[in-house]
Parts: sequence; C-alpha cells; structure tokens
Amino acid sequence: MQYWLMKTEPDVFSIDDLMQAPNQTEHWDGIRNYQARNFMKNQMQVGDKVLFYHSNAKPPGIVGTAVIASKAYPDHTAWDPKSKYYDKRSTPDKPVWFMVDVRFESRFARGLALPDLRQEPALVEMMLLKKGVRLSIQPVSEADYKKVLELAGQ
DNA sequence: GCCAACGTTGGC
DNA sequence: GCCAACGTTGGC
Repeated sequence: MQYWLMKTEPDVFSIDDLMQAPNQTEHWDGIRNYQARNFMKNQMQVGDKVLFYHSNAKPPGIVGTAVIASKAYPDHTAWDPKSKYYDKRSTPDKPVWFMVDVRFESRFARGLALPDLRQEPALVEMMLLKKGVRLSIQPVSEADYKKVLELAGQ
C-alpha cells in the first residue's frame, strides 16, 4: 500500500463535498499533468491512503484523509468540449487523461495549516513543503503520513 | 492581485 | 532537440 497527497481547491471541490457525496465517494477529474497522471495510472491501488489538501484556501493545509476507491480509468471530462478540462487530444478510443475514485475517510477536527506543517522538523523532507513543488498528486512516505495523522490528533 | 517557479508549446 | 515565450499553480 502507498500513501498520497492530493490537492484540491475547496471552492471547486472540498472535503465537505466529498463527505456529502453519494457513498462519500467521488471521481477525481481534471488532472492535466503528466507526472500526476502517471502516479494515478501506474502506482495507485485501491485502498491506498490519501492526505486531502486544500490549496488556494485560507489557510491552505491538510484537512482530512481519504482512500483510493478505484484503479485509474479514462477521465471523460477530457472529451467533453463544454468542460473546462477539455483536451481534444484525448478520445474515448485513445484516452490521454485518467482519474481515480476517492472515498472519504476522515475530516480533521482542526486542519493542519501549511505554516504549522512547515514548523514540524520531522516533515522537512515532505514533497509538499519543498520549494517549487506544485504537483497536485504526490507520493507521501509512510513516516510522513503517520506524523501528519499524529499532528492532527488522529 | 502579485509573482516565483515550474510545465508546455512551438518556431527554428 | 533547443529554448524563448507563454500558461498555470498556488502561496502570500
């Protein structure tokens, strides 16, 4: 099993949205970055654990956890001309972009804001906290994952 | 809203 | 295949 961090803008899709979704499960569409796609396609397995991150939020931070609920499958928003994620290179026959289903697991009583995470010496190697890293799907080490849960009081 | 840092595109 | 120009991410 692997651990991940997935970023989302809460104005677009928040952990509360996931909590309120049918079966508390939703597909994670709109990934248009090859590195992030490859993580989903090549490495993500059902049951993998996810840190749920709110970007462009006040404050940004980790707000809960989720579980990968499906293997990667084609992202149909890529072939919908009306979608903001439309990409004409992707077709049902030859999909370019993929998504996974994600199921709600927990919402932290108090979110872990980015400044708080930066103050934690144990997390200095975490990809999220590295300068210039803006991948929206990142692998997380088991140690970092557990540390985050500990900081969240879980 | 600014802008640093990164990713992508496209001319050559 | 290089790299300048452009677009995007995302913290502040």
